[in-house]
Amino acid sequence: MTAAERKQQIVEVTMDLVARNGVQATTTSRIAAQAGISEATLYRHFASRTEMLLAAMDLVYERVFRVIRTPEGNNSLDRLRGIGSYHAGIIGDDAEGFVYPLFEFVAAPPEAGLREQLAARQRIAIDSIAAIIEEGKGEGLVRPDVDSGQIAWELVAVYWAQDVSYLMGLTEYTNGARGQQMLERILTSISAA
Amino acid sequence: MTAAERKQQIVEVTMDLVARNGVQATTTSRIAAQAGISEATLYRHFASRTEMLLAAMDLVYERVFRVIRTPEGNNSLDRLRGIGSYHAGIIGDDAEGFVYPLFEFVAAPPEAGLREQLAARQRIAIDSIAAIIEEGKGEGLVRPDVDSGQIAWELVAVYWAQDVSYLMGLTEYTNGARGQQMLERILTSISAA
Amino acid sequence: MTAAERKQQIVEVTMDLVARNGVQATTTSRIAAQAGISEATLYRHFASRTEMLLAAMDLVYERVFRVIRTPEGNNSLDRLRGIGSYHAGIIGDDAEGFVYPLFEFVAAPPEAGLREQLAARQRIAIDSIAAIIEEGKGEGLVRPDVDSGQIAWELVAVYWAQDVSYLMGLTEYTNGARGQQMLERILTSISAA
Amino acid sequence: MTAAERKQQIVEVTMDLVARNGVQATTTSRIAAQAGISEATLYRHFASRTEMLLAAMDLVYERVFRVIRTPEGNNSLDRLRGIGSYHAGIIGDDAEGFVYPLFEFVAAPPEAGLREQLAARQRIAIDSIAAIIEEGKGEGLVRPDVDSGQIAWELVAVYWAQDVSYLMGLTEYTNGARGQQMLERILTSISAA
DNA sequence: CATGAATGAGGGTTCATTCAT
DNA sequence: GATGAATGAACCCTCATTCAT
Repeated sequence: MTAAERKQQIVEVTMDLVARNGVQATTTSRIAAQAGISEATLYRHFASRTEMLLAAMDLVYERVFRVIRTPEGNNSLDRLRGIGSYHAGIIGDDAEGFVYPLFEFVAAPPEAGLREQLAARQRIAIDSIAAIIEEGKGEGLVRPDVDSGQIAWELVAVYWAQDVSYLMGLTEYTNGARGQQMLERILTSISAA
Repeated sequence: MTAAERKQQIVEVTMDLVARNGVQATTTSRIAAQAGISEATLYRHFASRTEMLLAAMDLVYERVFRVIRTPEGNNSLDRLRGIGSYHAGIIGDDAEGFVYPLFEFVAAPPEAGLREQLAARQRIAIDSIAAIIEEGKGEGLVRPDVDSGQIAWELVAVYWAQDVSYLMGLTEYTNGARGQQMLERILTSISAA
Repeated sequence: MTAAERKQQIVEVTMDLVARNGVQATTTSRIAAQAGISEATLYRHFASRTEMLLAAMDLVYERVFRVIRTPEGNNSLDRLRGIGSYHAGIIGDDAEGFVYPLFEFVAAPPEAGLREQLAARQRIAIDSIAAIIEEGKGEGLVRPDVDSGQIAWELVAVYWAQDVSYLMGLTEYTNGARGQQMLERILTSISAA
Repeated sequence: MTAAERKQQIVEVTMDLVARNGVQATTTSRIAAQAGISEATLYRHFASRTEMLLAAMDLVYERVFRVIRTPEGNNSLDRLRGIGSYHAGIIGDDAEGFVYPLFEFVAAPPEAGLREQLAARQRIAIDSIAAIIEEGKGEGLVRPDVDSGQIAWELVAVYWAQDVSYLMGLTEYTNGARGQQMLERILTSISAA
């Protein structure tokens, strides 16, 4: 196995373990065991456990950004609706979902560096959504006085609420309709005319 | 100090440490030190560290529910605002905050059996808020066609968004203004006339 | 065994291991094994391995200071001669000697804190000897213009030369006569009249 | 690069690292990095890290003897002074210093068998210096009754004292002036007329 | 001639827990 | 009711070394 492959494998194993057991329980010995290699080998590919966790976090956010970037639509508001339904659709998906590992990172003890990096990535995600809202202003669909950063955060709040409901097993709130309704209320309130 | 008093003291110390540093960092040695007793004594009152943590969690949730159930205000909408600002106020509070333990429960591995307990409590919390909204209908402040369950979940979504932002270290979203704005948008949309 | 006894035992074991194997090889696992306890127990008595090593260093310097303080004599110059012959007499002594552990500390890699503490202790030793020379000035036996710090260091150089010769196995230089001769040359050069 | 060249390069890199950081910190990974080759390549040229260290030590001692045997000066006393100042000058020198390895040898555990080799070399060094003193007698600069072996040992004691002071971190004794003064006292005491 | 990929053994340290007193 | 003394297991990480290519 080449270095690149091995590195990729370690990252995947790490994300998997974080999703299943949380950050704290994702120890170097467990990562090594799951990857079928020695602990020492981990350190030939990563400088520290934290770096493995950060790489796993990157993998999680790759999925997050795919959800934000993938939906297409006639205009920016349609794309925001598309993000909402795409997100709702993959919440429990093993291949594309990210809720478990993402919230394990959120709930992780404030270890050195991890939280800052998490915040940095999430800020980019919120900014991406804010950019779509700004596009909406250009299209004349969103009122010009709208605070796009505020609205982006509110939209993210909707996704999070669905995620948290899913994690808690509050199934009646996870079917998408609730989230869609909340989303529409926000979009209505920012619509022009 | 009687056994009951000592036990109570340990629980309070544990809750305090969890709120301040998270579950992981709440070690038996720290609990003992903070309580001014030996580690061995902890085990005369609790069978394990986990039991100390669970007792602390119960105390935490008692507080959460007290906040929801003992709202103040001239009317139901004021009380909802009161819950919102109280929540925002204690998010990062050492003495009263409960975000850490709440989300460590949220992210707890599924097999731990904690999820069910958490979901049950959270349903009660949402229902309590829905009841306040129903009261609002009686007072003529909330439109009768409003789905109070939906709105209750949306309000909780605001709290969660603040919590998650806090845990992620997104400090610019934790100051309360953002949450207040989101809350007001929801309350406006359900207000009668 | 009480805490104090155990601590004392750990220090002795540590000094012994340093003398026999050097600082680097004096690992926590070896200290624990030699003391017949677990590694964890070491840390109930010392905060770190460095503290164990420092305590062992203290034990070494207790012996050094005993050599400096013990000799009696009619005057200060006599006492300096006494120190020289006392030191020569115990160089290879198991119970009173300190050459092996002392030079293991000298040769140790510049670990955090160790070197500074070693320097501090040795400075005190040199100063103690300088004080005796100053007494000699008071007695009118030593010329007033003599730099007592310089001479103290030169006297220590004699002891070190004997120590190093001993460690190297240069037995023809360890018998005391060489050192005594070197000592006398220095004392002569500082004598009044 | 031929095998011989590569080997030579590794030895030089090793010596350099030892002089700068001590034996312990001279790890195979550092040697490889400094030489710009892989760790595996080290083992194509040396059977073990110990062999690399021994080869580096040989290089170090070659230098030491060159310093003693190739003195400059108008006469023997000048040459002795030259040796002293040269020694003082390179004590903490990264490129030429040899104090670390020398004293790690001095403090090596008796059973390692290194002591004998070291003692043999050191005797040669002392004898070389004694020979210079004998020359001084021939030149009429040194009193004929002087015990040249004794004086040689005393001169070496000066070097050792500087070395030990350096290793201990007694910086106030390492600047050369102290050693020079001690050296002059000895030379004065043996000077003819 | 060189190295990429790997590792077993060990480093110092912290943890929750036990038990005789 | 309390604790002093102890520990096995695990933590993250580094080391010198190997071997197929």
